[in-house]
Amino acid sequence: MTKTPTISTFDALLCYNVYALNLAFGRFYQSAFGETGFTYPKFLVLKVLSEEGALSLSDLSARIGVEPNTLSPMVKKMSGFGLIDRMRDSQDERRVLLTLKPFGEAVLEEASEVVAAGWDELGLDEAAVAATNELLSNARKRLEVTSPKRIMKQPKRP
Amino acid sequence: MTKTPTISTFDALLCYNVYALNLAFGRFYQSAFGETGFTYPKFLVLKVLSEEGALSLSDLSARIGVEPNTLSPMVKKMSGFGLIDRMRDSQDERRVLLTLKPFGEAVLEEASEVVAAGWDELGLDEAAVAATNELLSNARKRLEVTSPKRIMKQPKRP
DNA sequence: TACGATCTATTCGCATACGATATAAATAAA
DNA sequence: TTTATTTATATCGTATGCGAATAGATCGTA
Repeated sequence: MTKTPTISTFDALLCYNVYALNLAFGRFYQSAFGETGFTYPKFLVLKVLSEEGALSLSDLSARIGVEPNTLSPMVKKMSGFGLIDRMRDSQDERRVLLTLKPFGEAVLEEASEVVAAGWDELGLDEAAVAATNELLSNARKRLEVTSPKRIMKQPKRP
Repeated sequence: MTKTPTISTFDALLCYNVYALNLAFGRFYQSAFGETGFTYPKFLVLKVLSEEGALSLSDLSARIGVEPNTLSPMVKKMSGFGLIDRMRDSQDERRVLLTLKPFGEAVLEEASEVVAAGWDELGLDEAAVAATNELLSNARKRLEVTSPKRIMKQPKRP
């Protein structure tokens, strides 16, 4: 009873486990993508464009759950790399339409196999993963419509 | 049967749900910490130092699951802010020992309440969260001792 | 039609995060 | 003891991320 308070210990926090696992995934993928310099966020962009077809920047942003100002420079770079097309919507000149190019499809194909192989190596229980995905997805939905009621005040410096 | 392949759809990926929820948590906390400019990673540093006592940079790094080169500039800034002490270990001059200061304790206290309040607002099922924490923590352990067997090759540009 | 409100994308400044590299200290080997 | 190797931090360059501010296009309404 000297240490470890019963509740809310470091490792008992969902946000911590999510945070730490996300970093671990990131390192794993960075290593798996190797020399290519390809990254997990870019993989997501290609994948969602493949699943949904052409999307505007903000639609892509909403679909992935990342702010548009984060994706804006990224898709520009990916476009310069020949992975996607990036052109103004003639119907609405404010919008930028993003389309997967053949090279992007090829990269997505290759990256998908690497991701799948890594997943198999992990060897997690399928049902447990499904339940976890459910909870994580649910938590995100709630989090996105929740604004914190309790806001932090800066303690006075001693 | 036109779309959505049965397996490995976007949202069925554990890594995606972890990725997206982590970002959502980050935005939530950034908002909850408000004007203070305090952040979730800094919160983790204070919390682990509070739970474990003085730690070297690399021990802190291992405990949180973040590389030392990431923490190094961060703890320096936190030290300058009066949250923690940072001094060379006289036993081993290579090591830097990090200690929580009273101001850091006060900030941790206040931040913890904000985090707890946000958690309550979420209202997730306790048992399901426990199971999820279990799986996430387990997945991280495996990921950290796994190096990818399948490495990505760059497809030729068309 | 005009003109303010709204929407979309971009840019800016800042905070993480990583791998690669450098440097200094401690340890092992010679 | 000198030298080689390992270990602990720190620094550098690059890639995400965010909120805030900006600019241009569209929409609503007078």
